[in-house]
Amino acid sequence: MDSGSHKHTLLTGNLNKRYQNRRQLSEILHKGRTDRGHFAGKLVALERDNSTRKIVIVVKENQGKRIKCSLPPSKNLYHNLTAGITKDIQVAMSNPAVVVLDVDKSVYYDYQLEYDQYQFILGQELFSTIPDAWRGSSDEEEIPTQSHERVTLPDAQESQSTHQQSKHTAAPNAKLGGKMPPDWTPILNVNSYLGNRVEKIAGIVHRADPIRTTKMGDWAMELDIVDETSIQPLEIKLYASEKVHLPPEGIIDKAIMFTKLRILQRKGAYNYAQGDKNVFQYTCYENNNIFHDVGFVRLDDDANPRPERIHWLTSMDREGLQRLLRWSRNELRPVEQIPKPNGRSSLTHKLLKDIAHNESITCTVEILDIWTESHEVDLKVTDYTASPHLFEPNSTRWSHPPGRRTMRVRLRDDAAGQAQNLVVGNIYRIKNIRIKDDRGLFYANGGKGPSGSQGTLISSVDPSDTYYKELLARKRRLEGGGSLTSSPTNPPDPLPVLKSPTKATLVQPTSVEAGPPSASIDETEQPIQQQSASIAEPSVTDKKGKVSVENRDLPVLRESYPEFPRFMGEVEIASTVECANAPRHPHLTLKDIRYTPQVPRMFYFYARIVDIIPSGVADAVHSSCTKCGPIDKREDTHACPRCKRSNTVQHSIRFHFVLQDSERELPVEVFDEAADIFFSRRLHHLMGTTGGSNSLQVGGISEIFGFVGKVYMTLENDDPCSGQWLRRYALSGCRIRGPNAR
DNA sequence: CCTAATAGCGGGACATCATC
DNA sequence: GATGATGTCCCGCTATTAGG
Repeated sequence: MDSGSHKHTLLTGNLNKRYQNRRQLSEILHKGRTDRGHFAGKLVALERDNSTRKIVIVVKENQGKRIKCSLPPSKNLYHNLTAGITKDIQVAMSNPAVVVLDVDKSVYYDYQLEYDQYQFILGQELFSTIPDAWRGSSDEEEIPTQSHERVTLPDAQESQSTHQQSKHTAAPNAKLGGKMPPDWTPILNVNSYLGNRVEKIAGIVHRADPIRTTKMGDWAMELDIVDETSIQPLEIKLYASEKVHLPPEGIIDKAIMFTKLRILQRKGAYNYAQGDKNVFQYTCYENNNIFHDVGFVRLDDDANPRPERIHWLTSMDREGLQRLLRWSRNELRPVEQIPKPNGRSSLTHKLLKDIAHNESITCTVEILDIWTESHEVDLKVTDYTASPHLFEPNSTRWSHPPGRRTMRVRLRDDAAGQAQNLVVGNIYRIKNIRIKDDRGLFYANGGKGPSGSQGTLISSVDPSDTYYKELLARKRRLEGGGSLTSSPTNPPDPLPVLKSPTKATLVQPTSVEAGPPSASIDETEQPIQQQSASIAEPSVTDKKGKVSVENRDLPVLRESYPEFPRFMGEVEIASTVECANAPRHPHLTLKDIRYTPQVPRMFYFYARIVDIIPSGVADAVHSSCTKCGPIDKREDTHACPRCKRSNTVQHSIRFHFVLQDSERELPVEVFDEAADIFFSRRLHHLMGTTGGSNSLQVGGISEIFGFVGKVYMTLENDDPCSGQWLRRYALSGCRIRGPNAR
């Protein structure tokens, strides 16, 4: 017994080296492709899939769940595995596909691990197709007497391609296209560079610590990157004499490439890379869909500490970075439709602040957290009303409103099944849950209900729904109170005293299909009296109800963007963009937009601006002479430098917003009227005629704007044979008001 | 990256209740 | 009483934090 548990510990330590955390199988699979981890269990059965000839192992997790993992066909492997039935097994996996749990097979996950997604230890043997270099040198030290016999699994690449699982199977490398640039060092191979510098190494930022000072008075930053060759992140330590030489904070999930990092080994443990002061350079691709050259490098050159546009980034590098971003882009999980409400409920609709013990209610709530297991789902929900009977969460893992505004809802049976499709941050109506009291705190149960009666039913809520609107209004007020004060980097930002919105320009229907119908700007002045009467909470004083109409129906914004001004470098946001109402177009989330199959398509959405590219706004101005074509865009003149004619030069603006809503970021190309209007009152300022500043102040970062946009396809390169069709997101229908007069 | 300590809570276990 | 639904408790796992 003793030796058994000893062995177990050692094995755990071994897998821990690669997968960091041992976790619940259900959790790994639920979180899906961004996650990895390993779990322990027993090999309970071995099967063979007659059609694909794959081997299927059935593992029973220690917690009782079972999973089927199919492996590449191999006689020897099958033979080896039969001896392992009933033995302890540890399965480690990376990037598993999200498994949509089937309620009826609640303890049984039928899952295919592809060849590069797993390792497992059975008995004393490590089964893996992952190259030996993967194994840290620490293995031997850590487990000197336990060196596992290594069994190399046959390569299953062909089965991967023949057995297309489309969206449901994670096949990390299958659809990337292209190759890693030959002069990049795969993270997998850094071991061979110990003590030396690697010319180029790139990855997706997995962790980025805040910039700190060193004892020597320099600046330092730590980050982790991953690439396709290694799910074990490479730690990178960067040192610089100037803070601006370091990458900006907040670059998690961006693609980054470094030059001249030194590969070092920490005492007996693992390797890391170091960017020495005045040596390394980097370039960062910040946005998934922008295939323009937006990288930049900060040179450690005291004479020129400003970020410089890169000039040495090759097209190969650029492709590689784009490819990394594509690789990191996750979850194509189809969002299953939540049924629309059908029929009316006899149950009273209640706000959480009004609930009472033992009653059955219907409520409209935002989902804060979903924990799901095979047969039960725990939701944390809020409608932004407070009650002393609700608990006040202190979890940092999921965001929640302050105070006692959160209720736990435990769903079972069919209701648990419905809950599998809920999305955190969205608002749903939950019909027929029973309020219970657990030591003074209320929670809710949902499920079938007593036989004969109707069970719990979850439905989506239309944004026009009154409860929906009121919930958002409450949320808005809560956030308004909190977030305004918590913006240390961004002083009050004297928001333009919006005198009568004057003649805020409406965008005329642009070339992209119908523009927004004439939205009445007057709405913005409309008092919000009626709502506040019914929903105001005493504790949340809403400073004068400064909620304007365009912000009323906002989708939930779960994450703040604290680093924005620094992140931007040159551009600060200061004027308000406001959107024409667009009732004829669907109101979508950015996620919906990204995966909408119809292209082109018009839509509207709410988001905040988190980045503008290029960040030097002058770079967004394109000038051309009406007689002789494009001219250097930095020309500050109305006379053409080439043909010398005067008043022939025209300027246009084209730039990208990076917009963010509760679900994701979306880069959007802005041009034509929308761009002109956005910058109209700033144009000559931009052009340097009023003081020579190239920077622009636009928008308020805490603002959420409405946008009308269009998705369309464009050919990246002129040759229709080799060119690539890309999705682009154009904006129209914006209008601005009140650029910050100064 | 590591280890260690610890708080929080996931979720299993099973008691109790409701219904037939 | 049998069965299934619901209610409650609390163990142990895990995430988090701190320090190296």
